Amino acid sequence: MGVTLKQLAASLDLSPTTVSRALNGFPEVNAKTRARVMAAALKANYHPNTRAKSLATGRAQAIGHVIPASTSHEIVNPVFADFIAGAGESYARAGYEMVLRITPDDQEENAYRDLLARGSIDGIILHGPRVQDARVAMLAEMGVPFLVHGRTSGVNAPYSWLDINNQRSFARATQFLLDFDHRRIALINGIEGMDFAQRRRQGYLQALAAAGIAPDPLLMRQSEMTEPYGYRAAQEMMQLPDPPTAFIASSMIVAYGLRRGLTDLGLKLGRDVSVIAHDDELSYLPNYGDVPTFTATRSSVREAGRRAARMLLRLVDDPDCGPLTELMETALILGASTGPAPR
Amino acid sequence: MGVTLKQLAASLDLSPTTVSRALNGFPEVNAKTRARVMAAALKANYHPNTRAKSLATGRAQAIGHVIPASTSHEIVNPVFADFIAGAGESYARAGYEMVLRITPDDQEENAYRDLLARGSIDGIILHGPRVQDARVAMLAEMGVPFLVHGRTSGVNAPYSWLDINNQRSFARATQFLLDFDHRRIALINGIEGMDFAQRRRQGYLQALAAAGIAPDPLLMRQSEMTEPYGYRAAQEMMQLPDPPTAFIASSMIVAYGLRRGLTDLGLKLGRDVSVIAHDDELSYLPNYGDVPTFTATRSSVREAGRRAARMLLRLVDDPDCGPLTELMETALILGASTGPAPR
DNA sequence: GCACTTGCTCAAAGCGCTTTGAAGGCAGCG
DNA sequence: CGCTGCCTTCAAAGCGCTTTGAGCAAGTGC
Repeated sequence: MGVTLKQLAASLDLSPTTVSRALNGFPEVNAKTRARVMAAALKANYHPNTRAKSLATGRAQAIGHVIPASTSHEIVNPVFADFIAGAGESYARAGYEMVLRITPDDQEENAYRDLLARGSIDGIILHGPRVQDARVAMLAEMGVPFLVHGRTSGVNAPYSWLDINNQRSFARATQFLLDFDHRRIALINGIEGMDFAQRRRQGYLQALAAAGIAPDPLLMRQSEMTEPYGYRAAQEMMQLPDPPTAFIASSMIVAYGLRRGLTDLGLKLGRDVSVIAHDDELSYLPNYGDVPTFTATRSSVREAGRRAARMLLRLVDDPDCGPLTELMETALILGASTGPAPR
Repeated sequence: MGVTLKQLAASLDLSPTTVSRALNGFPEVNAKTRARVMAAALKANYHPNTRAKSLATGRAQAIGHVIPASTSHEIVNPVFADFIAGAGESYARAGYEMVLRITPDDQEENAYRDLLARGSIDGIILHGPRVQDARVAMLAEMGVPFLVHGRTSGVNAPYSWLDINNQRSFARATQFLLDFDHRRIALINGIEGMDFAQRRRQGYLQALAAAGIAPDPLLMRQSEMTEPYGYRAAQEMMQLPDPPTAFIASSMIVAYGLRRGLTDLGLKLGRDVSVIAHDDELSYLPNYGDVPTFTATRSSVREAGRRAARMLLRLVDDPDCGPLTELMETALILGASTGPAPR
C-alpha cells in the first residue's frame, strides 16, 4: 500500500484538507502551497486510495461490463475482445476503471443489481443486444447510466446506444452485387434474435426488394458465426438447383468458411462466385493489402469501443445529457472476392 | 444506491455490529437473530457496499488484469478473451471483481503501480509472458500476489504460474508425425520472444533431435498468428526444393491459413500433406465432430483461466502458501488432417 | 451466595478520503 | 483604531463498513 493523504499532509506540515484541495485543484489554495504539495505527492508516488475516494464522493469511478457466458457462447467472441480493448482505452484516459463480470446467462440481471447495490460502478455497457431486449427496460428502471453497444428493435423507450449502420451497410453490399448482375445472393447471417443480424437482413431484403427480387429462404441462414458454419453454407447452397452466385457473410470467420467451401468446389472467388464479408477490423483477421482479400463492409469495433466508452462517461457525468446515440457508417471496401455474375 | 447496513440494523432494532456479524457468519451471534437478519437482508436486497467493506478490511476483493495494447496487438487476441472468461467465472464464484486495465504498452509498469497504490486490487494476473520477462521481477518486488499465465524462461526466482506443457505437447505432435514417416516437418509458430513459442519450438526440436533429424531453418517460422500468415507459410514452403510433408501450427487460425494455402496447391490434407494445430478450444473455432477436422494438441484456455484465477485467489488469501504452479497437459487428438508421409 | 464463565449484544474507533463550517491573519476602509 | 471582507488554512464530520473492547444477562461450579 502506498502513502496516505494523512501521511503526506504530515510530512508537509499541512492539514489533510489543504493537501486534498491542492491536489484536486480547488481555488482556495495558495499557489505556492499547491506547488509544494504537488511536488511532494509526485515524489512520494502518492495515489489516492480509490476506495476511500469513492466512498467519500459516492462515485465508483468504474464502469461495468457484464458478460453472460455459460451456454450461449455468442458473446465471448473475438469481436467482444476488441470492443473491450477500445473501451478500456477511453476509461484509462478518463481515470475510470473497467469492471468485468462474467455470469451464467440466467443470472445476468442479478449481476447488474449486485454491481449496483454494492456501489461498484457508475455506469454500464450492455453487450450483444437482441431484438426486443428486456435488459434495456431493466437497466432504465434501475436508474443507472448505461449505453448499449448496438440497438434493440422493438423497444420504444429512448436509451443511449452506439451502433453501426448494419442495415445500410448490408443494403449497400447487396446493391453492389446486384449492380454486378447477381440475382441469387445468399445471406450467411449471425444467430437469429441478435439485433444486428435482424438489421443486416433488413438491409439485404430492402435492396433485393428495390431490385424487384423476391427473397429466397433457401439462401438465408443464421447461426453462430464459425468457420465450419460458413463452409457448410457454401457447400450446401451450391448444391441447390438454382445456386447463389454471391454470398454476404456477417463475419470474417464465416467468410473464411465460405471461401473454403467454395474453393473446395473448384470455384474461384471473384470470378465464379462473389463474397462480401463484414470486417470488424480485428487484428488477427486482417483483410488488407493493395487489394484486400475480401470485398467487405468495414468498421473498426475497437473504435466503436472507444467511442461508446466516451459517450457513457459523458452520461455518467451528466445523467440528464439525454439519450446519446451514434450511428457509425461502415465503409464498403473493394477487394478481390467480388466480380460480375458469371453467365 | 441500495440499503445500508445502518438502515438495515435500525429496521431490525439491532446494532450495525450485530448485523454485520450475523451476515458474515461470526459465531457469537444467536442463531435466531442471525436468521432474522438474513431474512431481512434478503428482503431488503441488501448488498454491502464493496468500497466501504474493502476500505474497512483493507482488501479490495478484486483482481487486476493489465492488457498492454497499443502497438503490439498480440494480446488482444481471441485466446485472451476466453482466458478472461474462464477467470471471471472463478472470480464471480469467490465474490471477487475483475478489473481490466488497457494501457499503452510502454506504460504497463505504471498501470500495475497505479492499481496497487490506489488499493484497487489484491492480486494480478500477468498475461503473455515473454522469454526473460522483466515484469515478473517487477511484480515480485512490488510485493503483490500475482500469477503468470504461462511461464518465462530465463527467470530463476520462483513465482506462481499456470501453463500448458507446450514443450511436451509439440514434442508429441512432432513425434506423431515422425512415426508416420514424415521427415520434413514445418513449424509455424507464434511471434518470437513469446515464451510459449520458444517452448513449442524446443519440443519440436527435441523430437527431431531424438529422431536424428537436423532442423531446417527454412521450415521454421514465427510471427503473429493470422490466417494469411499460415497461407503464405504453406505456399512458400511448398515451393522449396525439398518441401515439408507436414506442418505444425501454433493456432487454429494459422491452421486455417495453412489449409487454404495447401488446398490451393491442390493438396489434400491427411493424404498429400499433414497438419497438426494447437487448439485452445475457442467456441468460434470449433474442431469437433466424429473425426475432428484437424489433428490437434488440445487444451481449453478457458479452463486454464478458471484454474489460474482459483490459484491466484488462494495466493491472495495466504501469500505464504508459496509459489503455486500448475502444468496442464494437452491432449493429442486425432483428426482428419494427418496421415502417413506420402512417398 | 459468590466468583466466574459463557453467550450475546453494543458503542465507538478507524479505514482514507472529501467537504462543511469555522477560524486565523491580513489588507483596506472609514 | 476598529470593522469588514478576503485569502488561506484547519478541525471535524461523514461516506458504509469491520472490529476491538466492553457490558450485560444468564448459566455454572464451589
